[in-house]
Amino acid sequence: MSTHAAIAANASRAVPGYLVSAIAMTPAAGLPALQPRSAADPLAALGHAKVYDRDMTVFSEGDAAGSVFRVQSGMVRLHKMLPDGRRQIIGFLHAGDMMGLAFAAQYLYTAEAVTATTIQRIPRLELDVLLDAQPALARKLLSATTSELMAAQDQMVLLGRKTAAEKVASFLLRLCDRKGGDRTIDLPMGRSDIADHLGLTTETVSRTFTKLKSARLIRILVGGKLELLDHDALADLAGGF
Amino acid sequence: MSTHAAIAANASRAVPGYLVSAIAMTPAAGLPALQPRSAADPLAALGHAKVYDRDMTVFSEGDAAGSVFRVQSGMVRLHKMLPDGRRQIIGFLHAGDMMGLAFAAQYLYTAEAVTATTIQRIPRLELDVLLDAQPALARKLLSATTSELMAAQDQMVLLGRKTAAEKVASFLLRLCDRKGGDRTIDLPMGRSDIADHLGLTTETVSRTFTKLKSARLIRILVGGKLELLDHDALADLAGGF
DNA sequence: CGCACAGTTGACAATAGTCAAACGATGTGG
DNA sequence: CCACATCGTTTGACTATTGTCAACTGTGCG
Repeated sequence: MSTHAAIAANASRAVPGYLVSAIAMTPAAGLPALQPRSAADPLAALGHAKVYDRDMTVFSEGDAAGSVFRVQSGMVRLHKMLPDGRRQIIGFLHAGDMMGLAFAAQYLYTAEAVTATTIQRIPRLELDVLLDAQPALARKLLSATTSELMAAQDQMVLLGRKTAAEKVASFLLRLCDRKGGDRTIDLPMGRSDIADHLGLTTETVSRTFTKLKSARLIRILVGGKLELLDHDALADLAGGF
Repeated sequence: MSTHAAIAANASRAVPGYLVSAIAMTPAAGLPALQPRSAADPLAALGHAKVYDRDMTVFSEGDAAGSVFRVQSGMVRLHKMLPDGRRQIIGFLHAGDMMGLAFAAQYLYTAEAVTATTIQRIPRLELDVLLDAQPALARKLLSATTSELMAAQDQMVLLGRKTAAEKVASFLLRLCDRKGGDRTIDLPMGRSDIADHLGLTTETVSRTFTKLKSARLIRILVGGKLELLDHDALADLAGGF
């Protein structure tokens, strides 16, 4: 039983230390978490990568959890399902994001490829050894996961208290932030994925997009791309977060 | 800059190791997190306790975050607010739960006493020192925070995909689990707190309680207590989680 | 070129929200 | 000890946002 522990607890720095997340690193506002393939990527040598086609399952809720995963390219969605099939998408993962970090006996959600995706599978024991050797890496992971937690709380506000238009506007702005403020964002996921992430139906998402188009706040481009024409107006609409 | 790190990473145990939560430990299904005042409570000696009256603020979203807190008795609510005043309650904390663990520069939500509450305030530097000395404590904190993260994801499913009746039933069952399955649970918070936690209005919460009473699934007792008359039927209604 | 499927639009329904009034418990002052 | 004031809760009537069901459109792929 080799247990390596690392809690970054630092009261004086602006960028946090932290006890950190278990679940996964979700698109976090601003913070790019771990760079996909930074020159000095300590995780790069671990495990091995595999390509998943569109809609393939990486792991399912309840599977025995023996590995953690890192998205190298493409996009992944994480979801939970109610017994009758209603689905809630917990988050979308981009290149650099990790998942399956819960270290629970089973995975807590299902992970599927949204687009063709390359995913690095890292057996926990390997990560274990590396974390032991590199405390700095541990802090990076912790930091990224903290961001994910903040995102989870913002998502609770969104789901519990925002209108359809506010939800969609918030969602688009998050993707925009994630891209570093670029006005053009990728929307590789379908309307039903967006709906299940925002607690709406595909029809409502579609109607909301139409309204935003009519109001000249967004423009839909070919190839699943979208342009934010009026960032400020969208931010107004989103109403915080 | 003293940074002490501890990531419990253990692939072989059923009870998790984990990179863990930043935000706070919320009522976690089943797992009692840290016992309030266990005989060998390593945190007991840190910081000092203070009593907060009903509705007093412990800290506010955006305040500089210099301490972590632990609820010793009573109940605390954590919330975020939209600019126009709409409120989302992130969670309710019971004795033993910790909050403010984000280790971010600012607190990410506001904490208020639901009832008269005793809260232990622990300066981060003190916790830091203790964590350095007792890795096992770190693992406990991490474990508790993982539970909170799972709870956060269940809450997303609840907020995004459940009906009013399902939300209320799930909420009551959670409180029941939290009490170890006792049929009688405490509801010290008001209807508007419940509403803001479940993404409903006070009126809808009230009407739902009335329906559950009529259906003989619950009984409301004096002193903010409630009895679950038919746990199974409620679980059916809650529809998972 | 046409089939298949995702997305859009429309008509209608239903769940939950809003506004308002009444009720009930709690606590204070006469 | 009772009357009254207050606040939270409950109930009612009505509204509105979002969901449902269904048809249609457009796009991409074989």
